[in-house]
Amino acid sequence: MREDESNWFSKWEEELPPPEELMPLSQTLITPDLALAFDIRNPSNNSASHPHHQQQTPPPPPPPTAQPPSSNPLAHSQPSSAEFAADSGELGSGAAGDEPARTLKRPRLVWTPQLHKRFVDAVAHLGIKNAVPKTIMQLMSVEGLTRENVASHLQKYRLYLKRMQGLSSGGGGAGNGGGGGLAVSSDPATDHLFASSPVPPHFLHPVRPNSDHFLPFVPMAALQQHHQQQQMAAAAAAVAHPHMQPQYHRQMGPFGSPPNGQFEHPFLSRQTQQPVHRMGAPGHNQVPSYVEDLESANGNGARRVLTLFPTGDD
DNA sequence: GAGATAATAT
DNA sequence: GATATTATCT
Repeated sequence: MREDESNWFSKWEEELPPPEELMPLSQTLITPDLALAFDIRNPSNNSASHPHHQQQTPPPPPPPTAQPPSSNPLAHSQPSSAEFAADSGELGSGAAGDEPARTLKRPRLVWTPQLHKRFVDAVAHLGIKNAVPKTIMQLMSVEGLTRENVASHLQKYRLYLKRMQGLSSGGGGAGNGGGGGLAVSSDPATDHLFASSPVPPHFLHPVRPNSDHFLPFVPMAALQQHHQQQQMAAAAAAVAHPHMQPQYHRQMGPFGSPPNGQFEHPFLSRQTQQPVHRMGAPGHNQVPSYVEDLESANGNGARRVLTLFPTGDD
């Protein structure tokens, strides 16, 4: 019985993505403040083109405390880059100028296989029992990730699990047979994302009321220190998702910042606790490999989407 | 279909 | 009141 768990646990450890793969997420979400600081906003469509209910809060006075005027590393690179030039010129209209960056809606979070994996890992460690949005979120330690993000994803994920349960129990044969692990189950066409990460066994069958021995609190950061060779995970993901290329190096964010432009978001630092930022190597520029992909151009409803990973589509 | 958001329940 | 879960919308 317990062997099952130690089994998948080992696997779990092995599959832990290296820091490199995890980093991107931390910078992924740009807070309104940050966006404002950089003068970033929607390229093509602005509030103007949306007669909808875009939740435009007009009068939110920007807090005077928003600006850490100290030596902000990123302050040096103002939106003067060529790329930005066009940018700023374009969105000159609209209300971006004084629009409440405070109330800007975050772009949709894109659950990449890596991110989802982290999610599954967290859930696995917490156990279905304790796997609630908040806890999961904390365990994931992904800055910018909100409880709602997790909740929403969790909802879908549970649905997915349910589906699988039904399939394995009702189908009888069920190739995958609760063994879980390998994603040889339902067609990836239906649940691409979910299929990308193995589902711990006990996820499917009813958690037996054993003496709950859930791990107190294992900051993944701690575990990560030991492993850093599971690139395979990424590879596997890539296989499942040929669309995206696992090139985690690509340091040119939306800010067109130079390689040495370290990003430090005082704004983002707000999560519960950040024991020790992985990526130890002090003095090493932690240029995150992320890319912000603004999806727009559709006169209809251009919605901004943040891609956590380089799409390599240039 | 994915993710966010509103509504409702605990 | 905060968080979780469910339902609905985009």
